[in-house]
Amino acid sequence: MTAVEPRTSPISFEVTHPAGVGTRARAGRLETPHGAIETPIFMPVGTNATVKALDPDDLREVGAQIILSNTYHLSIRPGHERIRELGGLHHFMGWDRPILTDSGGFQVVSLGRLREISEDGVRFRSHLDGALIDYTPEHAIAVQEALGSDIAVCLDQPVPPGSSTRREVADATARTQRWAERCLDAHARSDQALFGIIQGGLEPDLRAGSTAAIAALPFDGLCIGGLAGDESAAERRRALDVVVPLLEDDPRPRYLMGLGSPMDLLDAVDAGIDMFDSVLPARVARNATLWVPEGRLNMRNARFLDDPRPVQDGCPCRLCRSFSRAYLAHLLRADEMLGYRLATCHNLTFTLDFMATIRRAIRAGTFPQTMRQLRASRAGTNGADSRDEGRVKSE
RNA sequence: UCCGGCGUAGCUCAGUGGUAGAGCAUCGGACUGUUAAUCCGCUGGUCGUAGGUUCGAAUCCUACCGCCGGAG
Repeated sequence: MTAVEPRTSPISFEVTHPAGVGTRARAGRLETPHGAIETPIFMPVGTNATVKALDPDDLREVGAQIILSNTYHLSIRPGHERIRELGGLHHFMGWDRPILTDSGGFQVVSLGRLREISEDGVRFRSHLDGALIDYTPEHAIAVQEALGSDIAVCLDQPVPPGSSTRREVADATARTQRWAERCLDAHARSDQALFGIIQGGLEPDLRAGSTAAIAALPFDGLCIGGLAGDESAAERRRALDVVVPLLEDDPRPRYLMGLGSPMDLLDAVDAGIDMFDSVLPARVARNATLWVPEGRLNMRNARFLDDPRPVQDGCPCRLCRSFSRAYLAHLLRADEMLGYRLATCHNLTFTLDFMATIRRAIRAGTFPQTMRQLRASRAGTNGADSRDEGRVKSE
């Protein structure tokens, strides 16, 4: 597929290390109005203009280069006009690095009971006060322009994972394409990039068609949506192996929406994805699951109450530098705020370090070997060996 | 000493004749473009003790033990 003639873009993406033999993994650099980021990249999620439990200093310390925030949620609270008047989202939340805003498309799925979809847009019933909210593609763009994120995203209609029929997938995918054109027409802010979203579910032909249709439009980047749901890793990989080859000559970044577990990230990088976001590491941390190279630790387990070791030996994060597993286990049981913060710091540090390791391997041309090693490590999984993490130091 | 109340899961308590429940705690699990410091599940009790009435008692009766309150 040939590249589209892009409009003047506020961002620039350069693939510094193209896909090599035996993998589609590539490394690059994305320049945005608030600085550059290195790909493949993981974006922590800060729905309400905050990555829960962390402040911007923590975010910098864990190595966040760019974060994601949410258009729908900010539009109803505190209100996008208010944020605009207060100087924009970066200033409002004290984060001067890049921000990508999700359009609210995901809320079409996550707030499934509170909305109705029509050709015009989505009518939400506010989960806060029940008010009716007419959420159109144009509105999603207007909100994002008010927020002033570096990268805006089109309103789309994700396909509910699992239970949808082929017909429903086809309809949602077609509508997402029509909405993509409306978003493009509505978007005016020249210092903000706009990404389009590819849908198509797990149907190869619908994925391919959506890829062609969205890639034909002058977006600054391409999102792949409707994955990171209930599908298996193999199903997801098959979908990516339909999409990415069609974008082989496309100069734009590829962003797989919603993916966050270490093994999932690894496989998707291998499939040729540049950008990711997910609440997973942060949410799981607040719920007491800590990711380590050998698997995961459920800090609610009684065995940690007397464990004087750090969560992860050698980890540079705020938690592992200063505190024991026993202390974290205590904090989380006591519902202490510090526990949530420290646990979140660790999992985000882990995830962002994991991505940094991947980037280094790609640049060094050793990604396939590194991938095998990382996959064998079972990082972040509930593998059979995760209970033996105390002995793994020797490897 | 008398009168009254109460003794049911680790804790706080429902359950007043038909073979025991809840919340929390414990123990374990899940979480992927956040309505999530959330959710799910498993353990766990000879219903203070001993008798009695009854086809059947946590539940009714008697005695005793313990705790609380009141009166002397």
